Amino acid sequence: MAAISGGKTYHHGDLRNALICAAVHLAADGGPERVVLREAARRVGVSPTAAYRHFDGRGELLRTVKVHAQRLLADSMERAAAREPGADDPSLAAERRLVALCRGYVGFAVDQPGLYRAAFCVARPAGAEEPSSGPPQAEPEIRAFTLLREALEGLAKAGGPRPGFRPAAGAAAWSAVHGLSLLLLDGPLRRLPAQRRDDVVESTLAMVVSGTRVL
Amino acid sequence: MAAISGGKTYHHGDLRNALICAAVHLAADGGPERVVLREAARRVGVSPTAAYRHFDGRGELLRTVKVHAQRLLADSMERAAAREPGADDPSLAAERRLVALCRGYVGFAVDQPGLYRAAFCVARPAGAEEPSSGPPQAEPEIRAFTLLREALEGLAKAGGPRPGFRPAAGAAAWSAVHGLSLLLLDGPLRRLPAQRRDDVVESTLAMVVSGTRVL
DNA sequence: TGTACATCAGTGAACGCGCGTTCACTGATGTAC
DNA sequence: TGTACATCAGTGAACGCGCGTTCACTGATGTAC
Repeated sequence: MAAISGGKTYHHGDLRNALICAAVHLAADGGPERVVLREAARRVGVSPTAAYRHFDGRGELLRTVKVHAQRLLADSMERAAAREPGADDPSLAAERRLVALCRGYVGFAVDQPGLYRAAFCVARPAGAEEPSSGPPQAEPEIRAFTLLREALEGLAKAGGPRPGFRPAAGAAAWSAVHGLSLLLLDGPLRRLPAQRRDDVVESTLAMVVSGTRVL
Repeated sequence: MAAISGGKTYHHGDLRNALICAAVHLAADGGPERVVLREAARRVGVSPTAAYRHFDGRGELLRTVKVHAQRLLADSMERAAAREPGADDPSLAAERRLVALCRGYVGFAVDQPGLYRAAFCVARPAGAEEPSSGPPQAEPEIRAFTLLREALEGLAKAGGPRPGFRPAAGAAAWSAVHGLSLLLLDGPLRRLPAQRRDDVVESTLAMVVSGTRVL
């Protein structure tokens, strides 16, 4: 059995996770570009070289952080949806769920800008301009998007006379919350006072909901 | 009079613009982080030090590129709108203009991903976590946004029974096109085949237009 | 019209930085016998 | 139960890189007289 952490052992016992944890913290305050292998090792109190026992290099560490951040984003959405009271009308309930998920999405982005950016960073393989190497390999499923899409499907089902669900509708809703998040976070709406920020969020959510009626 | 370029002079004659031009090209293929002062100087054929005669440093060069990129984005939108045929119904004309502007927006982002990212990069002043230094200083006006907002105002005016224009509506529309652009460009929709990409664009534009009816 | 000179716009070498990564190594661990 | 040994998981020094920036400098320019 590997030594369980606690005492100061030569063999750390859980170095991989410790490095991930440190790297996630780095991303949290500074975004993906702050994820620096040497710094993560420093924080764990280990030589930079040690990291190479557990990761292929900086790239793999960053990809791991990215996956982690995506998970946290989806968790935030689900928590927001769980707080939302149901409704008798299934259509209303579905709509409320969609809005709650979106709120959870934007809320995470605003509360954890660094992690949000990490969740969507593109881990460019060091200068590779990727000349379409190999098949276009499907993007690994992102749970945040799945949640939005399922909520829209639920809404379409509950909506009676509405036209059937179209897959691209999910991407449209996603675009809205993603763009909103980035404008608020990093972009030109960064310095908006709280009141106006809420207005913008409300308007965007209203737009998304209205979109479900035509998509 | 300063020497006009042409001959290989010791004094370049227009170094500032030459550096900007080189930096814009760098941004175009590689985004804002590729804007490297030394590389821009190298491309112009001048020593890195020379750049300091014309810029405060890398930060100022990057900010200049950013402004330039924003201008190109707005130009793309205006060109797209100019191509759009008018309509007798002012409401329909306004709606068409809005959609055309959005198409120009997304089109620029997809055609010029590096410049698009540069247009929205946040030129962090080297590790400064900006502890709210000084007044919250208004963001300089971004013409792309102004165009969207004016189009929405025009739509509200032409719309007869619609409620008055709300400023946040502009930000909502902006969010949609911005998010769409980034998902297509850099994000998880990066590898979408052309047909599905068009679907997503259409859905998003439909959502934006439907949003104008409730905002 | 000619010349001295202040100013402007470059040069080239160097600094320090922090990064990712590799190398040869060694101390700790746990297992086969 | 004890011991030899293979393997595992670290260390520390070093490499090369490219960056932004500073320094003391010099060649070119244009203007006052």
